[in-house]
Amino acid sequence: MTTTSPKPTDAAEATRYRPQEIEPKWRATWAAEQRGTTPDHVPGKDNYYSLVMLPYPSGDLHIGHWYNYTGHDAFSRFMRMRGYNVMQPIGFDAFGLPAENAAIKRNVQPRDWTLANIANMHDQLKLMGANWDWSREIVSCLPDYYQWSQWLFLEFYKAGLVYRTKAPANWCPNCNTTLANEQVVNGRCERCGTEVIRKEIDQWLMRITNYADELLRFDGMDWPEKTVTMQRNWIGRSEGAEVRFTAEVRRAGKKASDADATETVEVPVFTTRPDTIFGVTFFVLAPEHPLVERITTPGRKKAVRAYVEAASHQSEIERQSTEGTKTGVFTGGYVTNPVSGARVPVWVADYVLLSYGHGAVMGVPAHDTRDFAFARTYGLPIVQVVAPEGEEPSDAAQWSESRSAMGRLVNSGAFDGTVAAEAKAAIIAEMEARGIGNRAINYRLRDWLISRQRFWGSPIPIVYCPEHGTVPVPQDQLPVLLPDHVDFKPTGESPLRYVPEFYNTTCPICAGPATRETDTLDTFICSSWYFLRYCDPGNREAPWSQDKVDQWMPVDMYIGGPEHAVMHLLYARFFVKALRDMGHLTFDEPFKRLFHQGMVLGSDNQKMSKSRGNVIAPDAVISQYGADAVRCYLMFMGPFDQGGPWNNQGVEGIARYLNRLWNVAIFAESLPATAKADATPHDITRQQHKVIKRITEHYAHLRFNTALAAAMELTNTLSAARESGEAAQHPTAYREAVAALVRLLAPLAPHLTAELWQRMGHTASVHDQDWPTFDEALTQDAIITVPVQVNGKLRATVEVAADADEATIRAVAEGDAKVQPYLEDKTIRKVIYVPGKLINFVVG
RNA sequence: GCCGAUGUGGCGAAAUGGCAGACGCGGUAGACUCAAAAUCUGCUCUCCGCAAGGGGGUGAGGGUUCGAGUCCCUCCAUCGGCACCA
Repeated sequence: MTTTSPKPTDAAEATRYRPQEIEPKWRATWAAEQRGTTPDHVPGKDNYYSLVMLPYPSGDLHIGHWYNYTGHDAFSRFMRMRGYNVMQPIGFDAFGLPAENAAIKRNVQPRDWTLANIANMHDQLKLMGANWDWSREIVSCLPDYYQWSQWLFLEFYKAGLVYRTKAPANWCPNCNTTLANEQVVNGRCERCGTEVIRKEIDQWLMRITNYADELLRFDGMDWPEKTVTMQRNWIGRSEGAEVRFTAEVRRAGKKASDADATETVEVPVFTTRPDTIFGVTFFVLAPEHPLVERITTPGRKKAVRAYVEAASHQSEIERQSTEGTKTGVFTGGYVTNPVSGARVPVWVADYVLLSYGHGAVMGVPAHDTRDFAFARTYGLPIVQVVAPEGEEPSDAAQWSESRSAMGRLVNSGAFDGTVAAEAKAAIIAEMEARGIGNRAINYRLRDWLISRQRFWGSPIPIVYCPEHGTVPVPQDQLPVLLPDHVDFKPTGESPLRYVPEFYNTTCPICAGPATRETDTLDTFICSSWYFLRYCDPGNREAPWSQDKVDQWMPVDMYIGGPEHAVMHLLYARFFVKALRDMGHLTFDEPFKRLFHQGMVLGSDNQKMSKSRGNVIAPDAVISQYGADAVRCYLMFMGPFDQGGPWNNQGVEGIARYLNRLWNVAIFAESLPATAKADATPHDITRQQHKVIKRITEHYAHLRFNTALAAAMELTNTLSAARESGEAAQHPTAYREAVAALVRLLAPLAPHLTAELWQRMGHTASVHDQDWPTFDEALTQDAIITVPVQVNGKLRATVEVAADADEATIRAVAEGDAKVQPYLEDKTIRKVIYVPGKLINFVVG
């Protein structure tokens, strides 16, 4: 049966909360007054730089963006109301592979695809009601931005922090491009998941390793401990020694039959355990080690070449799958241990990586688990050289596993009996004296590969001249523009190679014919300095002016996902340190405080993905419940750094809450406006001050879930006061509590609170109000409830005046009828009294 | 294998070493209504009990303490990250 519902004619209906009407109205108002625009300086206010990781313009704003940006917006608005001049910029990290994939797939230009996505995301971002400063927007794929990425590349080049070299690179056969080591995830391409293979290729790198030691310091930085640990592990500093073994190898280009066919070369190796040098029973080279070919004896050549060949075809994933079993092959060659003089066989094994240390390992099977497994597999000798204090050396050949415990040296010639820790220093000293080795520090961190054989990135401003070689483009000739229309063929070479008007150019030095570099820059370059450009986005003379950067940097709060804990956050730190040393910046670290938001999961508690069908599209939920409800629900879900599963009923609950809040606030309009204030503070007022205190602390720590819970408590108190008639008797207390509540929720529900504040008769926006303050005295109740324990077990609660002293409370507690039975016939041995908390009788 | 995090009602979760489960969802009973929606009110960890009241309870087991979800040790489970780093 269908009936026509009556038109809303009564007063209640006319004042209903209708987010669909008020939200667009306020967004239009804010856009018209350019509310988010932040001046560089406001007299009497400190600047506060509140940064959020800029999005990649994939085309759709997903619920994860909403989560991230709502927390950032709420925190920024909170800081603004606390009196800071808050900069809250937004932009787009717009270069990258997806645009190129789209171009190949749909025959569109990456530029058109990207700009269309940005336009779409502008609309979606504006739906959030966030207080972005659109006047500072940056789009990294536009020439007025990437011109300065190129300029910075040249600064790094001049400073000797950029170099080009041919070396093995990670190569993704699907994307036809190289990847930084940091971009390889479990041996697979981070973007497409294809297994990565190794390939020799010319490429540009940045010397981030020059800053390894300084990047290990985090003095005075308010960062999650977990992220600091991850960066430390990523840099992976280890102290030890470089030991130069010697080998007789065939001279390059000579045949074995030649008279002067051989020469002695040094083979350096890094070890963290120089104290075990006398326990070396074999030596291992990485399959890619340059000496492998020359050290291999003619009889072993076939076997070694086959092994090296197989290893080069193996991806890291395949190397991993042989977990536990070590493979390798004997080269027939030997090296001499420079300390002990022992001659040991040289093997090639893929458990040794060329990229770490010197690509070689001195095999000490007795005291290293991997060396032990290798020695067992191939029947190599195992010699104990360290014995724990007070323990006799034993036959290592009989051991079932290696022993890494420290102790005193044995079987180590002149060093026998030396404590291992001292032996390390003593052996290093002897090696340095004899010129056969030295103390050394090794890092896991490698230089940053910044070349991409792609179109959709900033061109690298380098020209190759037959006469003058590699020539940087003069900085006043920037930008090197990306051509507008190109063909996309995944050939393995950048499409720029096939655009003659780009590729063919003239040498900046001699004006003769030359060619351009066709590789483009890693997009992590763009995101390593965008926070500097926000400070001075319109500057046409320089990437930024010193003056403007000094007004804002370093960033006070940086919010973004934990997936960027290492790469982006390490690169940005490196950029700032290098630019400081070049004289472009005056500070050491870009981000003072860092916060990682959690992840929104599907209602099935799983990561959202199209294949699971558990993806929540924000737009539909927003049109149903409004942006404020979605914002509040996301922040109420759980701790901001934890995320949690999406639940449709949860949004409904929050929508109901906002409606209740609305009704509680609107009710104030019906109260007499001229009422006198209460002579003594009403309970509503005490609750108000308590909640202001709590919410203020919660916001400061980005604990939005508990902030909202506290706001709900105050709302419930007001609602009860309305129902009971208390509100009518104390209209001033009620009205003031409502006014506080509306301001407290302004960061989380900006539209709703703006509307309510205006209805309360204010002409200035709620978002321009000062943050509510509290009176500490009013956060205390006049009567407090004190739990009474006997032997730690709760037996009663008693009500006493808040200022009652211990003796009074003890007397009341002891006299309580519920407590009495537990104290009868017992001796009170001890009384624990925690003021304001509890009283505990210890009886026996 | 190594490193890190997390385990609390039917669910999301609260809790500076001090009344475990705030706040919300769901459930349930009721008010209003011809009825429904919306709104409002009560109850909702569990067991025993008509009740008053009492017992148990924060992954498992130990420990420190007057007192432990919280601190320490061992173990189990789940989720992340890294992975032959010499």
